[in-house]
Formats: sequence, C-alpha cells, structure tokens
Amino acid sequence: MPQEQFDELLRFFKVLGNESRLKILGLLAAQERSVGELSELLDVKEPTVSHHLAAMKELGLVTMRADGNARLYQLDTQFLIQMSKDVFSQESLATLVDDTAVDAWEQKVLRSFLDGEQIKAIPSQYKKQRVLMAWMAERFERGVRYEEREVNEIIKRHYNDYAWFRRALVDHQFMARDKGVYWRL
Amino acid sequence: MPQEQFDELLRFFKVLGNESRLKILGLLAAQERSVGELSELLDVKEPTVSHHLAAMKELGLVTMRADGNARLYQLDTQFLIQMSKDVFSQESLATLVDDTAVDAWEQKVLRSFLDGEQIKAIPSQYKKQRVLMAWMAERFERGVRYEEREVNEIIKRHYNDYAWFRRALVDHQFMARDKGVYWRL
DNA sequence: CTCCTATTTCGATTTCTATCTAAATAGATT
DNA sequence: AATCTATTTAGATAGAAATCGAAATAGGAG
Repeated sequence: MPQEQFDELLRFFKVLGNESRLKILGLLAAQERSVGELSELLDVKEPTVSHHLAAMKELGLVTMRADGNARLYQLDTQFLIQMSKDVFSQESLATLVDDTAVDAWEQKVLRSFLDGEQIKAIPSQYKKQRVLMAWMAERFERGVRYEEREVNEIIKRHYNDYAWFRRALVDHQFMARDKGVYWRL
Repeated sequence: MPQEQFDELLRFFKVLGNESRLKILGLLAAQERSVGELSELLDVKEPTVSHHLAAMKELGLVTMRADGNARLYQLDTQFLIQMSKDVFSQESLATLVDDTAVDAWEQKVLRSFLDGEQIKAIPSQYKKQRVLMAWMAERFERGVRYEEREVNEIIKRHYNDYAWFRRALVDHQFMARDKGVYWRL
C-alpha cells in the first residue's frame, strides 16, 4: 500500500476517533446542519465545531454550502461508503503495510550476518536465525529432490557446520526429508 | 444508537487512528507476530508495542497466545469485517446519534418561547423559529383541508399575529395552499 | 535453583489534541 | 454606511496519549 493511501486511511480513523466529530457525523447523516446548530446540539462552542468541520472537510467526509451568513455542512455519504469498502477489503488489509518495512529489516539482518555468500555467524535470536534459514533455503530449487550428500555440499559453500544447518532447515520446516532424500518446502 | 454501541465505535476509531497501531494491524493481517518482532519492524520499543497491543486486545481486534516466553498476537479478521459491516450500514449511520439530543434542544426552545399553549414571542434565530413552526403545524391534522378562516382561528389560539404566522408556515413548507385552501404537509 | 529471554508494568516526559476566549472576517439587513 | 449575525482565525491552556527507560514478572534452559 502506497504511503499516500496509508496516510489517508490513518487520517480517516483519526478524524472519526473523536467524540465530537463522530457525533457530528451522526447528526449530519440525518440532515445538513449549520455550525451554530451543531454547536448547540453538541453543547460545544462554535469555534470548536468549526475546527472539527474543517478537519472533516479536508478529508472529504463533508461538503459545505453557504446560505446567507450560515454555512451548511452536509455528509458525503458516498465518500463514507467508498471508504468503508476500500478499507476493509481483504486486499487492502493484506497490503496495509508495505512489505518494504519487513524486507528492510531482513536485509539488515542478512547484511550483518553475511559476508557476500558466506555466513559469518549464526545469530542467537531465533527470528534472525529464521531469516538466515530462509536465505539458505533459497539456494535449493523447489521441486528438486536432493541427496543428503548434495544438501551438505550446498550448505558447505556458505557455512561450515553443514550438519547443524541441515537439521535446522528441517526442524524449522524450510525443508523436508524422507528416507534420506530432501526437498525444499 | 445506544450509548454503549456508540462508545465501542468511538473506541474502534480511536484505536485505529494511530500510526503505530494501524501499522500493527497491517503486519498482523499478513501473519501473527511477537511483540519483539513488531518492535523491530516498527522501530518502536517493546513497552510501547505492548501498550498498543493491549488496547487492540481490549477492543477485541487481536487475540494473543503464548509460545514459550513470546506472546504471539493475531488479528481477529472476523471482528474487523463484522465491525466494518455494522458500522457503515445505513441504519447505524442514521441512528449514530440518539435523537434525544435533538429532542432535548427542541424542548428547550419550546419551553423558553411557550407559556403553556401560548407563544410568548417569536425567536429571532431562524432555526428556533422552525421549532415553533413545527410545533404549530402539529395543531393541524394531516389530510384535512382548512379554509383560511379556520387556519387563522387555530393560530390565534396560540399567537396573536396569525397573518404573519400563516404566511411563515406556507413559506417554510410546513403547510401548503391552493386557491384559498390550506393543508398540512 | 539460577540465569536468560520476552514481555509487561510503572513512572516520567514530551508531544498532540480539544477546547475555550477574543478578535477578525464576511454576508445580510436596515 | 452602520449594524447585526454566523463563522472562522489566532492564541492560550488544559488534558490526553505516545513513547521511553527502568524495574518487575514469568516461562524456559542449563
């Protein structure tokens, strides 16, 4: 999800995450209202209401039209409905946070424990170990069946203690073994 | 909408109206995560993440399970989906704010300008005038056709300047007129 | 039982946010 | 033009929320 979209969503929740503004939303859902009316209904001073309405307008949640001195605010129902659909769709949820955040961290881990293709050391933290294991798993092609001898050889190119690493890969389900034959999961 | 429900909705928006928590939502949408993982991914200290997760859990947005020392948090997708459906349905929108707030204000206006059934004075504010007009309109039965003479008579029971009030009722569409016959809208 | 690791609780600090009063603006009325 | 009315802008203040470091807690490993 692009930063821009994330920000709009965040602003949307921020705007509605306030008692006065949520009440305003409800009142405007019924009919358009002037600042003064809302002020009386909510028992909040005009400047405050005006302030809230500006935020809602900025977001696109309400529209405004002048009527004499009064400004009548109206809820943009379409906007709200569209928002709710967008927001809660499975896809948008899945991409709420850009993967780059995750990638960045994993890259950092790889950088600090890899010297080119060589593993310098095994991290003590489990979650960092997993990053290394995932990296090592990528050295194996999916759908290919490897003899234990081959597995050891491939691992040995990157890390000395191939036996430990081979077991780790199986234990943590990056690879599977059956009757001495291995394959990537 | 009952107060309780309004509060839950408000809390929902408050919880999601925070950058860190919205990011957490996104990360958990992809997979369950421990506090430490989230802390690193968000670049925010553990106590803060723990604090946010507590709020989300309190709301029912996430569930938690222990795994060794770690606590793995998982998004309750069902909760989120249900929330979005409930929240943005037309009905709930329409009843977001209890009508009692509106009624209370109108009652207040009526109390201050009515002495029993007698109108003491006409408010200068338009929105208050409308309350009086609505009240007066209720003195007429729907579906009944009134002669102008009858209209004047009924108004005069409550307010002296019947001509002004009669015109106001028509102008502001509480009543309609055709060829000297009136009826309530 | 002791140490280590992951998390939570506590308390303090800093940053936001809602709200108000007072003053400025602008449209309508006389 | 002068005045009135509704709203907005500006500036100040109080209250809430986010965040952190330090300390407490609790599970797992040696």
